[in-house]
Amino acid sequence: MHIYDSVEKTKRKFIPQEAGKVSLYVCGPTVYDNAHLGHAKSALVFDLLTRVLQADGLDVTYARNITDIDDKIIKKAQELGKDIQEITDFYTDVFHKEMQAIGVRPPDIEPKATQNLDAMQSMIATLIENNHAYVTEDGDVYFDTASDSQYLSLSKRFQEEESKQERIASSSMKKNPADFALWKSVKDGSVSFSSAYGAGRPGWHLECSAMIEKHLAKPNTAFSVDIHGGGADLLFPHHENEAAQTRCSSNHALANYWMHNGFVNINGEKMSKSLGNSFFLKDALKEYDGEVLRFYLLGTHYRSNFNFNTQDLQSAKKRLDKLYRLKKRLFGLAVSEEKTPFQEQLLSILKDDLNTSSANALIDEMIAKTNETLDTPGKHKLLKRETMANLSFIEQVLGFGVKNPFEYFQFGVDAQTKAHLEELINKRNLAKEAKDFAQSDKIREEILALGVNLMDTPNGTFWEKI
RNA sequence: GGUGCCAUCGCCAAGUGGUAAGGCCGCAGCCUGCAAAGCUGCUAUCCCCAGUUCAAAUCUGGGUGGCACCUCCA
Repeated sequence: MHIYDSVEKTKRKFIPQEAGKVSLYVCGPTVYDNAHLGHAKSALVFDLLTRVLQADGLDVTYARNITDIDDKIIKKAQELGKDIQEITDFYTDVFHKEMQAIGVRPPDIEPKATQNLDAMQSMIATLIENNHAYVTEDGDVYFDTASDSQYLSLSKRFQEEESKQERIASSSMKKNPADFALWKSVKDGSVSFSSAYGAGRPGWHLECSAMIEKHLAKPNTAFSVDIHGGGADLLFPHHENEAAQTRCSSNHALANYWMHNGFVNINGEKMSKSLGNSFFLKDALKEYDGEVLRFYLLGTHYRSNFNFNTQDLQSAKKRLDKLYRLKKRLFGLAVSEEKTPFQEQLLSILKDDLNTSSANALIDEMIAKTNETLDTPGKHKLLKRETMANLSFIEQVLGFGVKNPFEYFQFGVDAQTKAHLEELINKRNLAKEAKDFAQSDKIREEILALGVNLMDTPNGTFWEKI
């Protein structure tokens, strides 16, 4: 396995700290709103990573957190007049369902910030003890960036300029504008937790470091985790600060490999909360099968920026359709698990920093070759068995083609329409048998007007929602 | 202003020193009652200029044009 390390800025051979085992931590969502395509992209990338590592025989422990305490959540709760937990439970549930819809498997560990305050407080205590953090008169606790000689080594920035660039009126209590909060005191009686420094809430960056130490890190290792992942925008300041906290409170560095996925843009613009141009997963899932979204979002290399548009989505769907048509063709055959050269090739392509684009090319070539042979006379028993094995491998590693192929082509068609279609198809087949082609073509036009394509095959007439 | 990324066929997109994958669209053909699907064939020298090299889309320098981070963000 080779992974592009976004801190070293080079592709590195992946060597886990403990032979055969991988620990992976990815920054998860703050649950106060619906997930958008960017959340989907990030979750998909690391879902794929775990699948590839597992296919390569590694035992992966994957943790992705849920941030369920945050100013934005509190704000939302206040706006809606609801309890915080009502908000976070609701959006956590939505997130889980949407992830399932796009084939993202649940992480092994999904720690919540509210359930790990003990770990955060003990990390704060250690940082203060080590003189890497200080308490202000207000009861805030800040990380002392000047105390960490390696601060900014991750994002490779320069301290002086950062200070100059400070745009927010800095708290007079901070020693240095770059210092960031580990604990923010709360005095107005809103949501808070008790601590040795008074009531307050944990800082944004602390949560990840603390939960990694608690759930993934092992004693006497050079790094807390093998791989740390997240969106490209998290490198600074989030990951920089996480790394500082961990290195200054423990005897190991945070991560051996850093992976950052590129962004999903809409019409060439970054999708973001402040720009208000988010494309929510829940809306996309109304119009497209979750697997189409998965296929589309994974079609481009994970590090590249991704420009979302419906034309490209359609073209991705057509590509996935071909995989499903082959599945239709082989429907009902026994699943095979045998090893084939194709699988080795596919895995080796994916092991090269998740080259999904090349993987798709290989799959398309396999599909075309298989179809070509199936078009010739013969039983093709061996080919069929190998193809079944290949398709199963594609499902397992890439999560493509996991559905019933007939149902896949019926996405968004209700039961009533299905019954109507069956009726029309029967009528058309009768007309065809009677060689009344004018009538059968007329019915086909009628069906096409419903957005449904017909295909006459030796095994009968099938329909597909376009 | 600082830091970094990117620029490959009409569109999407691999390839990062050895002579341009794949998909969508398009055209032609096979198959089909006709279609659809499937298959076959056809379609780019890689933003510009200079350099290094036997050899460059791939390295170096200089342009031009996009984008991101530096503020909550996946």
